[in-house]
Amino acid sequence: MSDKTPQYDPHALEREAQAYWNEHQSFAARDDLSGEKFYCLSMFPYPSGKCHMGHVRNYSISDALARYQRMQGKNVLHPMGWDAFGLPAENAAVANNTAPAKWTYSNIEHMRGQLKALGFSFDWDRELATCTPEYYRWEQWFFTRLYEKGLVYKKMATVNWDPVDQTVLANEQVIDGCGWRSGAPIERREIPQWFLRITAYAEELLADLDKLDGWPEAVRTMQRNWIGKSRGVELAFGLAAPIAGLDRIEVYTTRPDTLYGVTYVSLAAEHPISLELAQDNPALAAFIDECKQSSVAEADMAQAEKLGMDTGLRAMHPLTGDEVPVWVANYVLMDYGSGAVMAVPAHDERDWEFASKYELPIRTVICDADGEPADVSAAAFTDHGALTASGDFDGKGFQDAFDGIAAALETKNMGRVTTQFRLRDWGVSRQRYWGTPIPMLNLPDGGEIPIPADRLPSLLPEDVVMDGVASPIKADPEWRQFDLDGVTCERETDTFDTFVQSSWYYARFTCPQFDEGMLDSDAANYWLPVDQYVGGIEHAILHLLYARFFHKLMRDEGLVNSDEPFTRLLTQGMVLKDGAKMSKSKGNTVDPQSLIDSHGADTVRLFSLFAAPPDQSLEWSEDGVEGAHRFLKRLWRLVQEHLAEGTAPTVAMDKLDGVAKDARRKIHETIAKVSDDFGRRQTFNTAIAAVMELCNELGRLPSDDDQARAVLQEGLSTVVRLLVPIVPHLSHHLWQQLGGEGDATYAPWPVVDESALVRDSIEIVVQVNGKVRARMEVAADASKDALEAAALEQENAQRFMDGKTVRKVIVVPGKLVNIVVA
RNA sequence: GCGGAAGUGGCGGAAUUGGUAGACGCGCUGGAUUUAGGUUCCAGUGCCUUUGGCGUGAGAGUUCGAGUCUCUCCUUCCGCACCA
Repeated sequence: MSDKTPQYDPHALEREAQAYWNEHQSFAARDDLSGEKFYCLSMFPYPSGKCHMGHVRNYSISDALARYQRMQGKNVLHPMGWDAFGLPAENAAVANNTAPAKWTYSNIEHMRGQLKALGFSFDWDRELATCTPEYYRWEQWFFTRLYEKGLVYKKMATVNWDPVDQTVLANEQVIDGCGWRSGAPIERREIPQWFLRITAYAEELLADLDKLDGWPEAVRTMQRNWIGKSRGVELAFGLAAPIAGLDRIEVYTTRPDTLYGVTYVSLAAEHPISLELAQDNPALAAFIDECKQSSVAEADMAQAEKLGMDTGLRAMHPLTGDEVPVWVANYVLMDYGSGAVMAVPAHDERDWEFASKYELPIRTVICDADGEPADVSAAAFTDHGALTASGDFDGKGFQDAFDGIAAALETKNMGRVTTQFRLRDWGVSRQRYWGTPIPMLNLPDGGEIPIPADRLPSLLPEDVVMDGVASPIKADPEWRQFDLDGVTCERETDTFDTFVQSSWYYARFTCPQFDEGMLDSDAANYWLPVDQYVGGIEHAILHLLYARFFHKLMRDEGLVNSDEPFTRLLTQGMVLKDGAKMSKSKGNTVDPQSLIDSHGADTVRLFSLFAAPPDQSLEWSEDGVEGAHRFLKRLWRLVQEHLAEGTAPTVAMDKLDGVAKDARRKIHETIAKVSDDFGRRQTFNTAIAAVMELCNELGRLPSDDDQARAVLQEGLSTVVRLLVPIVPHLSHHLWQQLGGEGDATYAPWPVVDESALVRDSIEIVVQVNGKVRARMEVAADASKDALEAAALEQENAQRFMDGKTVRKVIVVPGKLVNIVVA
């Protein structure tokens, strides 16, 4: 190649392609709502300042899928927006002496530029930011609808209170139990907060997981465990006299079969009876206080020592009538079940540990596998088994005992079979400024009322000064005041959890400018559900569960007609460097911008998709980036050299033979492979490897042979189209150079020519006792008998058969012959 | 503790339905081109005691044949974490 041949210049070529796409509106989804659609969504970013490698990986994946589907002729929606509310904006505003809105919008500006520089095919006309009133007004409206339906309620809940700054802190502002600014030890405080009744949908959220066969099993399992459905029995221990207005202690158990093994009852520290008893029991009051202090970090709680105190109170066993002591114990949770448990030390590990420590009786009521009463001297026996020492229920197995005891309790009006969920209602109140104002009003008489629809949005002022302590809207008496038909009300000054915004943005993308309602149902029902959702595994539980919940809420409001929001989900793996997750705190980040500057966007995209399958972690490698860049240079040169030879003839099928025919077969094998990898398997790494293989073979074709040049033309045109989803800029450029028509974005996806795949002869492996001993070239249509005969004649095979008897010959047509000798 | 995913060359990874282990790329070795090379090209590259043997975390099993299926164990990562 002469020195005058221009070099691959990614920057010029990428600018040129991006200008073309911009001018031709190449990525706009069609508004006509007809034809086959494909809604491809990547999780929208928090505008933190600049794009990181996780973003690049996320959007390289969704862009590859979106671009592939466009080339299949589908109407593709691939939108992008900003999850723009949140605490970092407040912190940054304080640090930089600016306002959260200003900081956020400036970050959006910068990051939008970066995403465009990476050539992602987003439909920028549909861009939205959740911090704009055009977006959050509908969230406020929807919340007031849910309030009317009873799906929203207010109750006391615990927050982190900084006693020095006199403010509520978010969890991430509490460092080692102390406030991030003041350094003061954080207290727990109860304040009224708003909740969404997600538990009303627990059953459906659980059941519909079975329908989501396009989701990774790991995510479905995590959600199942999070929802945590269990079947058990609610039953009561009687009290001689009412305490705290209760004449019995309600407990929940999944093991009613062990009811006869109960030797005490445990109450949570916050249980009303515990609190009542503490009034005239200072020791108990002190113990309860201690429990409240210690239970801060949930992770340590499982390891924490079990502590308890006898209240002196006695309760009556619902079946035997025996008296059992009532204890307060630190391991009983107030917000699961009824905040009280029946303790069966013989058959529950926690109760065993507790009873052993406090020398409470341990009564065995379950038999081991040998039918003998289980030995519980060293540990609890928690397996199911036949009952013993259980009155009329002796000898019954788990299920019979469960049903029988539940029925006996029901007859006495002392219990019933119920279902419990681990899932709690979703607390959406945040005591922060930079969020959607909760659209509620506090009335002078103490009641509350939603802001009327025609007075929405409840606008968040953007021109504020942050002092780092009080929320500007909490500190602004004018803002708080709201005139409702002459009645002066007080606005709610809390804002929504940012998960509320991200729970429905996918739906709003179908009609981002619609100003007559939350959703334009025609658009929403055409585009939804999202065909492909791509994002981080860190959102496996909360975000994806909340979005599923919102979808069902919107369905029940008549806004959408589907049950689930995301048909197929791809959870991308983490980006690692030196074996650790890339993060600012570890100081091992790589700035995508510097890579775009040095190698171009296509190289960054290619490496991100080539180095690992999308759902696995990706180990960053500088050498790997060089390798990706090298491939693009080789491809570029291969095309330039081909073009320098002048116009290529068309392939004459009947004259095709030898290397040219082999190369053409390789072209069409690659089309089949890459199509399957993109559409079904979503393994871009293997698709890219296949294209590289093809390029290697095309590069070996002789340049002085007409048929070879014809096949090379076909091959390069194919390679360029197969790579549009991966490296769109280079593909755009080469597509035009090779004489392709129109925008490569919509170039038709290559079609497999089945006739090109036909082989005259194939290589068959000959094994002796499972070990490869020879290879033979045979006619592709050779019969089983012919294969066997040919295999037995192989010289090297015979060497290993020498002196032995052939017991069996296995023939797998197209693959191998295995001769079994002994 | 419970649940999930994974363990393959020096490295990232491939092997899709039980059928040739190590595709593709990186790195490395040798050679060529170049005034020069952090360029490009060519050849080689699992390991060993090389007519062959061994090899997919360890050990067993099923099979003509196992990276793939079954069982036991080990390790790593992720999620949940006293949920009665």
